[in-house]
Amino acid sequence: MPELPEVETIAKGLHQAIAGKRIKEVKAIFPGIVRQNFRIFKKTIIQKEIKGVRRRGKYLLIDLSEGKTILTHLGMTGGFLFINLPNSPPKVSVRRPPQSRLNSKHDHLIFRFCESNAGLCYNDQRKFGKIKVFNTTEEKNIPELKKLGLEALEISSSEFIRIFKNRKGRIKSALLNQQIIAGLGNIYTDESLFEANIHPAQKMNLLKASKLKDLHKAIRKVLNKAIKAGGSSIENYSDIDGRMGRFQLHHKVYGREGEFCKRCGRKIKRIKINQRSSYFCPKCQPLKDA
DNA sequence: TTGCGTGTTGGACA
DNA sequence: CTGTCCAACACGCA
Repeated sequence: MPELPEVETIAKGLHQAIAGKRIKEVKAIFPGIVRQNFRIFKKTIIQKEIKGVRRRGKYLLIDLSEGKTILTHLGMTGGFLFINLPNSPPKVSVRRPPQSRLNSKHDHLIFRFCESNAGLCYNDQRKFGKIKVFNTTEEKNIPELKKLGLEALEISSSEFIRIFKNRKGRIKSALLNQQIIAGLGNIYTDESLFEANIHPAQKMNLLKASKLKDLHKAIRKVLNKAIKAGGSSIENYSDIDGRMGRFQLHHKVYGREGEFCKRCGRKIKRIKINQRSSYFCPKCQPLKDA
């Protein structure tokens, strides 16, 4: 679920909702989501003020006062909900936003802020998400961040071409590799490859620079449109107010196996690449082999 | 009932 | 550097 556009939507929503607020309390229903000693985590962030919320690749970064930053990855099904908490601290009953698609049974962490009854709930059905806090000055050394490639929306056309030409493997594998370029996942690689008329299994060394340029442009176009639409809601993604994204309504190939290509009318096909379903139009995205 | 597939990353291995 | 397979987990579906 959460690829760059979804994480970007959440980051903006969080920034809006909690910047300037101070963390009063953290409650763990399932502390395993925090990938370090929970008591230390709690002690480190409590009483700190939220300075801002950023995104790096598919990671969320919540900057706190006194030089601390919370790193969050949402995995497949993680999400935040901005909520109202009743005044009695011990009993945390979560009043969910009306449109929320996240089952309360998978609430794992509850943050309470000093201001009003504001709270934040971390929900994650599959528990693949992770959260930890680190010293902001060490950001360059955090293993998760250190490995990331250039931001998908910041890389220039020439850098993009330089990085992808002369590689051997299949284009989709490389696009999914966060160490090469950060932010794309299964949905947006398929949508971008369709937009650029490139077969997902295309070997990169057979792609001309002009084609890579098309792909770079396609990625920007798809991601920017998806951000404008608030991301894609397939199963249980929603923003911090429980609202669904709308970009799934504009998917041209993802999840459309057997349906007709919106451009040429042929049936969309599905193949496996790196154990991941890959959707494409066989007519619009021909495979070139040597 | 059983098995399979699902938006993620990371590690082991050839 | 590549690609492949598997693991973490919970759920819906055939």
